[in-house]
Amino acid sequence: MSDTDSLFPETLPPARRRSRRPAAQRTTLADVAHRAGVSLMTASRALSDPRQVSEKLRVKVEQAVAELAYVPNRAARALASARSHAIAVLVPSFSNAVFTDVLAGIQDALGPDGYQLLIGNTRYSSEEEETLLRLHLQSHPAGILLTGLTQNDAVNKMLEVAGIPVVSMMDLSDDPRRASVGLSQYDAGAAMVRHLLSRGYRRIGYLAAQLDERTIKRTEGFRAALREAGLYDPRREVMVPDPSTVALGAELIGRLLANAPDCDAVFCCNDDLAYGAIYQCQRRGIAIPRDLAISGFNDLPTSAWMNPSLTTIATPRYRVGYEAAQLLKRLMAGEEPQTRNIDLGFSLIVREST
Amino acid sequence: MSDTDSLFPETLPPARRRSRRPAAQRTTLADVAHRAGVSLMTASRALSDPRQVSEKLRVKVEQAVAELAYVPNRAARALASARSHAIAVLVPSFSNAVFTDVLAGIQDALGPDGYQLLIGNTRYSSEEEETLLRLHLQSHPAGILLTGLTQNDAVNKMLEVAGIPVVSMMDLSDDPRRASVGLSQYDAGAAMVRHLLSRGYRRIGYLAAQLDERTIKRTEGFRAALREAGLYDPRREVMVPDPSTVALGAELIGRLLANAPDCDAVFCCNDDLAYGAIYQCQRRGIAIPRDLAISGFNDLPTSAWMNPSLTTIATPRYRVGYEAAQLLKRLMAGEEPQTRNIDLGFSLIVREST
DNA sequence: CTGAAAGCGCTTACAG
DNA sequence: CTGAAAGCGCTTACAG
Repeated sequence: MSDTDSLFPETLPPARRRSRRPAAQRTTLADVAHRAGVSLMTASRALSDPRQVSEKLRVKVEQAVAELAYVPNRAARALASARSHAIAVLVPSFSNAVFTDVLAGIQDALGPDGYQLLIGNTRYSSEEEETLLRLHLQSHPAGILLTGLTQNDAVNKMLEVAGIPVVSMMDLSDDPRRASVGLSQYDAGAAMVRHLLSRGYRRIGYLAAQLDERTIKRTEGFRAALREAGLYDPRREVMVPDPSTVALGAELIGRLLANAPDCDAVFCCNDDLAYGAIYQCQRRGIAIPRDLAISGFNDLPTSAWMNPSLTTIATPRYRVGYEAAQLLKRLMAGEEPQTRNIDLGFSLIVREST
Repeated sequence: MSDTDSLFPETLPPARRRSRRPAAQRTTLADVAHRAGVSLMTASRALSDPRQVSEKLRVKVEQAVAELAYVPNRAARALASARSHAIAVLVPSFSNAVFTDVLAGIQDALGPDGYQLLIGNTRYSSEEEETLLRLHLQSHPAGILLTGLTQNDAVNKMLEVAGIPVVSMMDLSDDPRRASVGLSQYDAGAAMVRHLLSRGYRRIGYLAAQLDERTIKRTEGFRAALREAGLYDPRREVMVPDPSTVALGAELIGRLLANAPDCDAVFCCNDDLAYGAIYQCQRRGIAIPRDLAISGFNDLPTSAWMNPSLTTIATPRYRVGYEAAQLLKRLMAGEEPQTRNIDLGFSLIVREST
């Protein structure tokens, strides 16, 4: 991005110009004030802090607002007050249920306060993350909620220059400058391996997709726990950068079993992959868990209901969103919380598939 | 909402006041112009329409932008130009894969043009829809993408007053004033019934949740097709307003079979419900489709892979989002498309479950 | 291709 | 509790 052409594109279709519709002006606060018979100032205060205005005038203003169907101009407000009610939220996916739960938590924590959420889907691309952040930074948000700890240099630079509170979600930062709310992906990966080992499985395979930062950490946890048991074998890993889907899980289990037919268990880096793996095994007459144990990660709603039900790691993603938003609120208010990195943990859910 | 207190809440924590940080001013276009040794005007044009500026000056401005890490102030731009690059998008759910696909289509259609998407999740609540629209209208978006045709009176009023192009998604409008891109939910519901009838099923049950406008239309299609065949029996319907989940599907199939144990097929108003119904039947030893046929609606990714695979109606939701965005672009450009209501159809996908 | 002036619709201090 | 003035950071015509 060295070319300013694309930095702040203004390639919109020619809009209606002001001069072409001199009559159809929007109704402004001045119109409201005029109609209510009060000054602009009083009208402004009646809306932004009603307690500063006498009951009588407030009612007049409210009536005028209703009669004129007045809509405040957020741009003018933001410009004059030098602050905004916007919060930028960047997640890597909308189709991954993990992040829709995170968003729900954020919405519940922030919605009641009247914040405008600027939600962006980065599609697991640091370039799209950069583009979206650049775009939303133009709205001068009061705070930023990011997914993961590692951003590209341009993003880190923008964040630093902006000087706006930031909280990272779904992972735990060890950098005191970056606040975070999440869980140890590494520990969670290792925990699943220990469960499989405790069940007696010894030839444990691994299926992973997307290979984002958090998946890599789970992978490291998987490897460390197996190495610790002296059972790590790279032939049992199938890892591809493609987006996780049920279909991909079906394909990857096929590849794994072709490479290492003697696997007695498979840890899938997320539930979608595990669903595909299980369905594919069923098609091939491989009984789960008798012939092969399969486990997932995240505990999506289907996991408890499918047959066999899926052993998995439950991640507190709704709470991650909720608590990250709460932490961000504190930071935006200028507080300095003792804990800027909140570990919400995870839980192993043992079901029929292992 | 008769109280202005809550109309435009300003309940934010006390922000840093301008006077408290006189030095740490944001860098403005004037700073950029100064550094580049050009006038404010030239700097402005270099960013918004580089062709209007000589190569030499443009490069200077670009350098200054980079050196100062300048971020344009969207509020100032919006205020001065009386238009915004924002588009408000309201969907009823993030957890329903249908709408994340719709959002992906919108993102692909609009992203390249540099629009800022103001995405809101109404949670199937017309009150939340109203609140979100009121909020986003303050940003004076250039266009609005809505889910469904029916909004509450306040929303319709706001839409009318705003005079901004609007496109409804996922359904088809018969009101020429409301543009729409979607499919006939009624026809799709009826199509599934005809399929089941053609397979020889005669005692067809129905499971529905959420009961939003589109579900109701599918229900009407279901009923009409059965009445036409002389086979409609209200005892075979189980409908609840709760959100659709796999767990709910498992519960509702239990209720249906308790009420009407002789059903030979069940049409679920969406795939999630169907998954739950199938898993529950498997637990009870009910063979599908031998003992009971089950079908869904939407064709989510799992439907093709589960065992048995699910007969369902595929809806073109990605394309709905994409085409709705395209139509909106035309409307925003002031064009008057011949077709303001685009039927993208649906397709019956017959699989193992029926 | 470049520039000086006016103004977008609000809020912020500062007075009263 | 209420008000007149200034200004937020840009873009829009209008000139040259």
